[in-house]
Amino acid sequence: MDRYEPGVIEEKWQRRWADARAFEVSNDPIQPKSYVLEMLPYPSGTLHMGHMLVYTIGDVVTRFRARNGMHVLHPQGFDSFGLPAENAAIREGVHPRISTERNIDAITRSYRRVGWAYDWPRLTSTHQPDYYRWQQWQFLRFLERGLAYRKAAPVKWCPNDQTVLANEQVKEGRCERCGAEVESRLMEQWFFRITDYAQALLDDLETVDWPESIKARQRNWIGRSEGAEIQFRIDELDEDIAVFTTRPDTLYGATFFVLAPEHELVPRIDSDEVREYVRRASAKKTAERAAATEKTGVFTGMHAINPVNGERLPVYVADYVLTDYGTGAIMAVPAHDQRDFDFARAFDLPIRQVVKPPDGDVDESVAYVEHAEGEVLVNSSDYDGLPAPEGGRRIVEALAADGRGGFTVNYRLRDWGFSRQRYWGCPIPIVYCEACGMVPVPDDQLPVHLPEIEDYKPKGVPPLAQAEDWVNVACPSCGGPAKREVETMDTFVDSSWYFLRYCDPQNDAAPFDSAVVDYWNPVDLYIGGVDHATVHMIYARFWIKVLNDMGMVGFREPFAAFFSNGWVTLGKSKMSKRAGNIVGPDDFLDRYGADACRLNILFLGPANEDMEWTETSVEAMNRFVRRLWSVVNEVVERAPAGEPEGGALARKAHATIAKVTDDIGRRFAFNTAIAAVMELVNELSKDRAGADSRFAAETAVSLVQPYAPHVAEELWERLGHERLWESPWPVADPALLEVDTVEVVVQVNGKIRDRLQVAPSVAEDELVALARASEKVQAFLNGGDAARVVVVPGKLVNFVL
RNA sequence: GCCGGAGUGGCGGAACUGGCAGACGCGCGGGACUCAAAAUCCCGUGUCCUUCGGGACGUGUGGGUUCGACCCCCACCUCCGGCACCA
Repeated sequence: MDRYEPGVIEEKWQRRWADARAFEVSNDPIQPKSYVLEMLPYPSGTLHMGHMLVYTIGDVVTRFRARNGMHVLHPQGFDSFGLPAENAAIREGVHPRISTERNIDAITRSYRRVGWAYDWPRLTSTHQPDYYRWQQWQFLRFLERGLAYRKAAPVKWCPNDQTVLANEQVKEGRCERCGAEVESRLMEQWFFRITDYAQALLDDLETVDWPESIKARQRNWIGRSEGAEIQFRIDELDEDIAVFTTRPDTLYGATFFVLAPEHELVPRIDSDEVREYVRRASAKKTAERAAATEKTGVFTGMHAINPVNGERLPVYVADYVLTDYGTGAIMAVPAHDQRDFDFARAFDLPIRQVVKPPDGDVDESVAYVEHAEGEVLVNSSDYDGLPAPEGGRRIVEALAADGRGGFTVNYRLRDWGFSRQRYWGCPIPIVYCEACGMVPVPDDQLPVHLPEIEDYKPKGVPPLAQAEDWVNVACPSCGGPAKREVETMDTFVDSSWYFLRYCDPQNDAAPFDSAVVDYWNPVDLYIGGVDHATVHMIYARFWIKVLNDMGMVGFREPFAAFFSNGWVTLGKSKMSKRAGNIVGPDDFLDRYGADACRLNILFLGPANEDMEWTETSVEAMNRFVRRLWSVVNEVVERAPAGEPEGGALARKAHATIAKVTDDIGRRFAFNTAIAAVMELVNELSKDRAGADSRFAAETAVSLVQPYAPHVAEELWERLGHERLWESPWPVADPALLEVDTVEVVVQVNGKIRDRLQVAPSVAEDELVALARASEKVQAFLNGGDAARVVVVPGKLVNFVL
């Protein structure tokens, strides 16, 4: 027998697959179809074990579904624009285009080496003009519908990356990418009107097959809360100011009124003290503001009229009120809100209780914020004595009748700010004309190419502004002097529709053909890390809903099912470039081959949970593959050909087929499927020349193919067959799943006392008689008999005394 | 604070619908092969007790339901993750 040499057989089979175009699929609408997709990578470094995991999961599912008769689309590409790629380029000191394309080449070579089954001709990178051209085209459609707009707003600014960030890119007040503390700046920016879709994004979560934890995150993120909007009059400004509250029942308890420092009416307050406070507040970092323990603020000298009772409430400006939640203004009810309570204490403002708890007692050192059964309103005029929820309802109804308020729903979700002051991104196809104002670039002038420039580094103003030849253009409308938009799009725009382009990547008349996209989509299984669960996956859902409203796609949700893979950890922290604890697969691919590495990453543990990387487990998988190799080769030499005889080994093989099919097909339990094949190989190794050995060997090879496709193809060929990748998945014979004897457990009072080998068909009374006859059981029955006998056929007999 | 998830041998984990706890693998112990080692193969491996037949205990803690609970219910502890001055 020849030695197992992974390098040789892997190269051989990768060439065969390429020559046979094994994983390239047509767009013919063949059913059943399956679109298997993993989140596309940033080409910002080399492969690591995290990639190894995600793409191997997708590959196993792809190969499994293909052999189960499905027309499977499994494409790949690169999220090659944006901060990750650009920052990598700056680190390497090369132009982003050079660095990106170099990385793409390197990563693609690694991919091929692992033997992942991709439809390579569909490979798409988002920095390619024929990709971003259609993104610009879609942006213009969003613009026409008012779903893309430009406005001045307080935005999150990363002082390190020198760009605006979306809310979704800020974690705990820090830039998601570089960790710098984020500042608030008032800037004119581009936004997508995702808030129009807040309710749809929430509702349609019911229609997708995603892990509950991921749905919960999105619900958290969207942050729906029901309440009321109420108008307070400020005579000094001659304005009605709206507040949002979830507690209209506490309206009679309002004793002051607060505006966020960024509230649009604050600049109209003529007060040096207020101006000074606003200046200091805006200088604070976002995280600093959130962490403040002491409440600060300043009295404006103005008063707001409480619409229910005409009380004049002093108006403060304080930074504990956030500009980007609700209306940026609040009615303050210190008795029933801890933050208002703290402020009232600090500024010596009155605290008036209006909700009485059921037991009547209140701890006056804190706000009473419960929602207990039996609470009633007090100090609330006509509403006194009403249960709090009902009182709140009536108060809002009364306000609505006066046109001073009404029920409303508020969302935490903000519009998606998508313009970036960076070079490496999709140009926004807009021109500013001195005469015509903002003018969209006409479709037939797309794409607006990203120009090559020398100095692309971030410096606070968009680098494109310096590309004068590019910036200065003739207005598409009047032909007069005009300037291009110099900001670029967030990379999350690129990743909001890439999976549609994969379906029709060569299309040069449209972003995609709707019929083709509607055939393949929605994605049947989307695989990726939980870190994109609230950002990318909300944006993509929004994008698809808009395209659906435009009639461009026939579905409302992009990802019908989602598998959230765990993180590969080393020393218990996530393996990542940032943590500096990356173990690359290349070394292991050299030492053990692709098959052992692929098996290993899925055998480490359940793929949807974090898994600690260990080197010894790759060695174990290497042992397993070599064992499979030697056992099967010996079977080829020694075992007789012909029909299996249906003995114990054949039965084991059929049981393994059933187990592996269920584990991969239904449970995504990739680790236990491998364990089942190991069991089969262990059995086979004890009987390498029997009548059933050849069948067992073929079964083991066939079942391990999604994980270890190269060695499986090679052994399959040696067993006298060909093209395992397109051979039908084995089917378990129900007759052979029946076993000839089963072990029945005999319990006395629930404790196991004996085990019997019986035919599965044995009658219940006969089984009980057999069990009762057992000496061991007799010893525990103490001469008496059971008060009750529980029988589970084929499983157990329990004598209850 | 609100929301989601998880606690099982020395370790990673298995037990899918309430019915044999610890599959499979790692590690460890013993043995075979070898001058020796590596590799490979075989046997053993939850804890405690044992007259070696077996027995008792055992899935974070305390209760409950059930003939029977890792699994269901109640309360709690610990850990991980998301959101959070969100009105």
